[in-house]
Amino acid sequence: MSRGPALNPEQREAVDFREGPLLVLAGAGSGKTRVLTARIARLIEEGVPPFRIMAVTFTNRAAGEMGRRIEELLGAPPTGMWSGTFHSLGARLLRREADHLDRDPHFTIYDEDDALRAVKMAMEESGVDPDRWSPRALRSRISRAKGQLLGPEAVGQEAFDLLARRVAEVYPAYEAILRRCNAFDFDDLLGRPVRLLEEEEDVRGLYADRFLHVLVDEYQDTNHAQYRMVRALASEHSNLCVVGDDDQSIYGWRGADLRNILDFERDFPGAHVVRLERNYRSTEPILRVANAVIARNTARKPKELRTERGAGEPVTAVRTGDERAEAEFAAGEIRRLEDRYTPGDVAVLYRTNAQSRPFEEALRRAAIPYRIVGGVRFYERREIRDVVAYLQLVVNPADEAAFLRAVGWPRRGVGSVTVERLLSARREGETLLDAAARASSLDEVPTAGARALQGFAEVILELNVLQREVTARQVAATCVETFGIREALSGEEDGEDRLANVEELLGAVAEFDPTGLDERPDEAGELELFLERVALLSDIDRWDPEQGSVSLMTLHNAKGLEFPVVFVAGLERGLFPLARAEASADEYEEERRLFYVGVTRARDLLYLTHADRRWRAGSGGQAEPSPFLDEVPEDAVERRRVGGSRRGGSRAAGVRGSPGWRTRDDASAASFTWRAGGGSEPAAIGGPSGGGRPGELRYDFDDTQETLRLDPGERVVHPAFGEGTIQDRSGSGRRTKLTIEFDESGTRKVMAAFADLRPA
DNA sequence: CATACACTGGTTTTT
DNA sequence: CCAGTGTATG
Repeated sequence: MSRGPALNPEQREAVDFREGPLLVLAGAGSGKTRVLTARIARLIEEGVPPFRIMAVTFTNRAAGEMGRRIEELLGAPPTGMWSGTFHSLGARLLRREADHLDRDPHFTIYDEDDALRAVKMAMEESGVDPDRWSPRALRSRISRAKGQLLGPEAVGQEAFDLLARRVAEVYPAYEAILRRCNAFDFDDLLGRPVRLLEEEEDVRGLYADRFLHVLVDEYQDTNHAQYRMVRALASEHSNLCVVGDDDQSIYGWRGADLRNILDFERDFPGAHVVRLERNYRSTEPILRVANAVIARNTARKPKELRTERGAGEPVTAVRTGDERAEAEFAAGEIRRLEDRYTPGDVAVLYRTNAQSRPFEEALRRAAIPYRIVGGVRFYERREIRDVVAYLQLVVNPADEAAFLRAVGWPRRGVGSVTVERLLSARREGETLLDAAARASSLDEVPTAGARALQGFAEVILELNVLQREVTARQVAATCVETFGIREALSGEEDGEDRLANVEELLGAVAEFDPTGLDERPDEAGELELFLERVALLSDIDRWDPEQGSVSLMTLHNAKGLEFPVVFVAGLERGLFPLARAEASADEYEEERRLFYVGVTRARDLLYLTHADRRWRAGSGGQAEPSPFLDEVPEDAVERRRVGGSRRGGSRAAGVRGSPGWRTRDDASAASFTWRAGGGSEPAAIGGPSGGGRPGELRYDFDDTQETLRLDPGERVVHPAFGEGTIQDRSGSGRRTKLTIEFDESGTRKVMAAFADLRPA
């Protein structure tokens, strides 16, 4: 094993340590992935069979990469090693041990959408009013409880507040629904394995005995269930190696418990600790920023990253006029850097997915290729979810979420009333699908609907049988054909795109190769494994770094990645850190860690950008710089004011009477004490029509529009559709709609408040 | 009984 | 901004 640069002494120590628990505190960019892969490769070299190793990573992508690197080191892939996320490994264990469970091995994995649907059903069944109690709040509480391994009984005993009492009512009903649907939610993929491992001695024996070595990456982001899973798996051999960095814990909101890493030495007595603080990734100014910022957190183990790369260009902090100018700046900068970096070297990181839009537009205008990670995920698109529902139903006829989705689309004359009747007519213990199959004999169900239901159910049940003999591709193609999905789509808006997505899905099914996903040579259906993969696939798993495109993603998705050039955008109070985090010290520190994660993604160049004004959720507003920007050491950063009167000149010129964000690119750039410029006066209150609820201050249109009367006949420029003439106007205030005849793209209706029109 | 449109409300991050 | 729900219409 001699490939790659030599390991430094600490890394070597982490690789070579044997016998007992090992905690590797690995700072950002300190080579922890190298350590993990080298350690596994070494174990295999020493004679540990790969199937006796479990490696848990934060994403399936990371697992795949790890496997490839190990193969490079050893010349052979670590066949048989269990590697993947906690969730996928949990699912694997559950399928193997299905006979210990109240599910059959063809269970469906419910995503958040399905789970929420189940919660709504549970609320109905337990008589909790969805108008009074938010299903999402209940879902979130249930998920939280499951993450702590608290069952319905335990929650019932601690139901102190009103919401908790509703949780105690809904939770058991929710569990019953999952059981009768033969489904597990994400939390079950952790909690149920734990239960098996802790309560069934033969299961524990099997796995704890088998895994001589258990390795866990990103340990700082594990929750209680994951901790218990690890503990159970390592209970026999105690060769548990966890790698993590308390400064990069960013999933507290999802139940991650920092105590797991902070208390490791107490939980696993005799643990050896190795600290990796040499950073091989970033230049010195970037690390200075990172160190200074994270040092403000109180809940952490003190440490400091030291660069092994030396000096570099200062970090650039940029203030722009609005989010559009922010994006224009980034696009311009990427262009300017073209001789040194390719678009594939660049990442734009933001706090919320909604921030991607201006960057997409600016990059498109600048003809720079980009890829978005996340946002509306492929498998969450409506048409994809619908087709997948058919497949789920074919594999698992008990799946009610899938049934309800599939039966409603394409339209077949079965509406909410028919479904409602079916729901109430079905017999105890009978699946919805079976009830549908005999719908004609049910008096309650309307005749037309009954016939449709029956036809639908019969085909599904037929496919359920057929499925065992044909390929997944054939099943999927048959569904699309038989249920008229193409026809339905061709009549829809965006039908072309949606159809293309469905074709892509069919392609993915066809290409799907389940090899190595499971060891069961038996009836582990190909389709079933495909669906499992779909359910557990994360955004970042689908990201292809070799694309030569700028990567746009949330800071959360960027964890574990690195880029030569990084933009951290939207550094404004209320956005990053998010407003709600300001009230709680814990959440505030988590936001700061998230910022730290963003900063430490950068190898060479780092830009920190923010805007003076930002359009948020339909209403605009002044934005203040993020307090995090004040924590950046002056001698590592160069502060710039961009946009001002330069680009978007027409915009700035169109501004009328709004001292708040008059361009002032002079002295203020240096000091960074810009508050809201001229003061607190909002751009325009009330608006031309005085629209808005009474007693409520309301910002109106974008400034430029104040110079437009928006009367029919007026010539305007739309950012996407180009020049056009206003034909008609309806509504008032923020709800003003315009009919515009565009010179090139025909007549369209647009919302004036969102169209960002400019005078022609 | 299904469908089309208006309205309301909520909105962070994700396996 | 969007989705999910409620109401008017066919």
